[in-house]
Amino acid sequence: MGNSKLYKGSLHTIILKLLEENGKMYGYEITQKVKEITNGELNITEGALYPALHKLEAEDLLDVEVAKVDNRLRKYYKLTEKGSKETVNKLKELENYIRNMQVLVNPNWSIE
Amino acid sequence: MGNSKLYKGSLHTIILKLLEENGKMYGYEITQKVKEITNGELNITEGALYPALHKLEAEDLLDVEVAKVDNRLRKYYKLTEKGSKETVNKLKELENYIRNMQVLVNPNWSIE
DNA sequence: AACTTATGCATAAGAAAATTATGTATTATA
DNA sequence: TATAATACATAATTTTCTTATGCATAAGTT
Repeated sequence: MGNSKLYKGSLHTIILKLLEENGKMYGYEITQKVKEITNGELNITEGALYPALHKLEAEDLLDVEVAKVDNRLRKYYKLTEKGSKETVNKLKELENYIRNMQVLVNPNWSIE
Repeated sequence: MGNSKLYKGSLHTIILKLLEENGKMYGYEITQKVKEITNGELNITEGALYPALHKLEAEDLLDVEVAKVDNRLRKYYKLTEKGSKETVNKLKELENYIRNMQVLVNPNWSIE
């Protein structure tokens, strides 16, 4: 499986967007979801994911709720109100970045 | 003007693509070109650019040619053959990344 | 004439955000 | 019964920037 490069800076946006879509998710679930959606091309490493979740929580963008399923720990994360707003910003930022890259590398594709 | 975020990892691709388009360029020229193309949104800092150029040169992706214009130094960079091939790879990688981001954040735009 | 901005290069210190390597623990599968 | 999958976590290291600093010449401004 080709492991596509994760451009640094986009992980927070991915997490926020997935939570916006799915209401609440736990860490491991996020890694699997990303793998599934990208057909195994993008693998979020745990060393990147968990510190990212902790940071988003510390910034009050996420709320946590601990659950125990099959005697195993799960930490469910969901967006706070502040997190919902920030998600919009991050998505705009990403779109803007991609537009800039489009005019810069001038490929045969464009976003529309 | 707002300095849009540069997602880490895309600078090499930008440099290679600009050189592919323009044949040869010098560092300062690259910073101005990027600023011009993105309407001032993306500013390549010197602290990022020059080390990047040196690294690409060390990897034999770029050739250098020193010139003196108006009693001032210029270092013109151009793609080596290896650099041309790598440019194709980097562009594919970028396009792939953007496609993955597209399915992940499922926005109201898509590339085509 | 003196000062500032633009042109042109460079590197060092620090920060951000990953990867890689470990570690713990439970459950499912071969 | 060993291995893979599930589920969390952190430390060390690497990559890739930003910010700060430095040198030097040319052009424009006060």
